[in-house]
Amino acid sequence: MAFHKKEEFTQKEQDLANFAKAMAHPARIAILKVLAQRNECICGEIVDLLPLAQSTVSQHLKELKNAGLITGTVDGPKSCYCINWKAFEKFNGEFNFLFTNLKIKNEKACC
Amino acid sequence: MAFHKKEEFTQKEQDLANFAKAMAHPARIAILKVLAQRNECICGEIVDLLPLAQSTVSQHLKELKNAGLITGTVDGPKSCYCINWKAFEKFNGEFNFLFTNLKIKNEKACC
DNA sequence: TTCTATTATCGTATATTTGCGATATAAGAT
DNA sequence: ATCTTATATCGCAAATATACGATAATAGAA
Repeated sequence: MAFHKKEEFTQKEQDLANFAKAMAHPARIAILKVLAQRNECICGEIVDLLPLAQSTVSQHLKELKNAGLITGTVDGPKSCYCINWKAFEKFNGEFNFLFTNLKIKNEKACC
Repeated sequence: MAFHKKEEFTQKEQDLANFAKAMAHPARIAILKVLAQRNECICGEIVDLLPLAQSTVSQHLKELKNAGLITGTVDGPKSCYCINWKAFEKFNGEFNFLFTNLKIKNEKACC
């Protein structure tokens, strides 16, 4: 009775929603920001930059990875994460297609 | 112990996360799409376009309104919603500033 | 091998989200 | 005033998300 009815929507709607969901937490925004502001993959360090426990940060990283916003390789006791620019490009395009492009023709008529 | 530690992050991070959160559901994406694809405010009708109960749609509309993504006026038994383009412009800019602009200089170096 | 350092996963408690039916509300029609 | 119609809110049940400590896993150092 309280199931998510997400299947009822189109794939594009679900994809965009999932992308947004991955960004729907300040910790994950902060992680993405750190990854974006450097010219290389971050191996560790991320935990130190956030006001969260190591396990929690690891969970957030996992979510970002599952959503495809970042890529990561684990190399024993070290891991390496970086932004998946392709995904950002894709979803930014999708986002603009759905909303921003329509802005021009809609700008005049609204309450 | 399971509190959201959202206060620990910057205001911009929280704002962007809240914007993303508002879009983090296919039903709300679908609502925004409908509002964007018309040249006028939608007064009703939205419920008929979604596979959800009226009360659920109303809740989603409320969330979108609280997040500032749409504006709405209630006029007795009728209501009128439309997209708040200013908010989209703002957050799209913020988003691009944080990520897309950095893409150019980052494109080469990553795992 | 054992120790160390780093990251991932498990288990758990709490908070939030999602969805619906039932009910309230508000304006116009009768 | 009562009925109708459209929307919002309430109350509840179930699912998900958030966070942490404890523990596992993994590779290199001693």
